[in-house]
Amino acid sequence: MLDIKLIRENPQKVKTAMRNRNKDMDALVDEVLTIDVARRELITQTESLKQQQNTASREVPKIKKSGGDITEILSKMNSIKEQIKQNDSQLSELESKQSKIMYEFPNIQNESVPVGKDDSENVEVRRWGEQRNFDFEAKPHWDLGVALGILDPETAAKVTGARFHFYKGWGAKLERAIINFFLNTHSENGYTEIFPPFMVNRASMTATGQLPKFEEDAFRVANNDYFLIPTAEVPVTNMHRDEILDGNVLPIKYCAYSACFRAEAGSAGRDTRGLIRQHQFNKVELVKFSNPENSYEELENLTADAEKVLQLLGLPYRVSALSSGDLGFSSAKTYDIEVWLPSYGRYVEISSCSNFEDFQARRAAIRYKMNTKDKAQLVHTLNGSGVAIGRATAAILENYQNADGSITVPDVLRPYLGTDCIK
RNA sequence: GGAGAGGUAUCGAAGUGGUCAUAACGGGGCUGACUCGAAAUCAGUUUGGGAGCAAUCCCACGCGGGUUCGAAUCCCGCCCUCUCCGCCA
Repeated sequence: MLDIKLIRENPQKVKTAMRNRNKDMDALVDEVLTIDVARRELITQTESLKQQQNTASREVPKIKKSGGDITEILSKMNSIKEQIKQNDSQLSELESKQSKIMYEFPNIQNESVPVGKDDSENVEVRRWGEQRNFDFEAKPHWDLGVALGILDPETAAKVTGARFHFYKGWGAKLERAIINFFLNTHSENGYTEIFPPFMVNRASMTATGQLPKFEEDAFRVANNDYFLIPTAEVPVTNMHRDEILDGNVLPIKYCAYSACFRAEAGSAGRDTRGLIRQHQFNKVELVKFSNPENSYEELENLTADAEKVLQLLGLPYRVSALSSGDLGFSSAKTYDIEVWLPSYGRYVEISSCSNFEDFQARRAAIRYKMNTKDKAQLVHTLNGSGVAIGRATAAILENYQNADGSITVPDVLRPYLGTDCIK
């Protein structure tokens, strides 16, 4: 959520930032300002009525004690009471109108974000590793996986539906090995390991920005108002919802494995084969809570931490700064890490590292103070995949395949997997 | 799922219709005094949000409603915690 004060003081900045995201929200900005003025006027008026009421009701016992007559004061209070009731209901109407609009605004992008209409204007910032030249016809991971008997989408379609997979044998072991390798690497790097709930309540989904706007993207549990998490970002960021943190312990760094669940509404027909786009996939997520002053430095570190696991796996990748038009709803700045996928003949997103600044923290009321006497300030929240497991599995199968269809196991995974080749 | 108990500040806890929201009492934290220093002791200080240029005021006792001139306190709904029973990996 944006700061209403920012909109009051600099509506033009907000309008421009929205236009940079290809969204003309001028009318909404103006509307929210009109509501805000009316709202504050009503607050002032109502509060002075309440003051009258409080003063008068304190008089009642005194008058009673001295044997006076309270009927006059009572009848006067009745009309004030009525007025307060009216004002309060008007006020809550204005408040819900205002917050409804406030939930519509995406975050303002950081000034370092390239302005652009969509992903075609993302800016590549670096590349790592060599794309392999195959001296045989390289296969996509879905063919490799099925031929090796380690991936089975057909049985998953029977048992559940489209966009699910069974991993079997070495496939299941490989997925688990990658999870362990990522968690261990990040733990050694100072991230506290978290194993979160895979369902969260509505308040949590709202705090991190998935709701109310994107409810159709989430799976909701039918007999509860719980949602399957689309990423561990949601439960992990919400660990500190409604808390005031000790500023001296910042930055707080967490890494978390979770299964992730996405409805993938609107992506019918895209990436229908293989592990790239599933309703359920595994991911290790990195989450940070930072001082505002350091958050951009922390974003660079977080991105580097995510890159590190790809380097250790020897997977070629590139890092791009997302342009304003491609930026996620809550993000102020995002680096995408894309891994080389021979079957696609291009780099494919495997991690998205973002600084949300205080956008999530404001919704979630995550604050900090350095000293008990300070005023609490909003933290900055950051997160990034470190990295997506299913896509890493796909990239390993494709980049490490041999002419006979077997897969050479990357060195760092051998101790986890107990073999150097999957055949 | 059933029965019972409970949810008050940083923690424990009192308060069952009237200046009790800085909200008794106790602990913790911070500041100061004493001390070479520390402990002990003593004194002071310690919630968050909102409106307003300000003085100041308003709101919040799990959450949401209601009754009342006035609600932490009474009523209704929901959430959570604990104990026992049932079920269960």
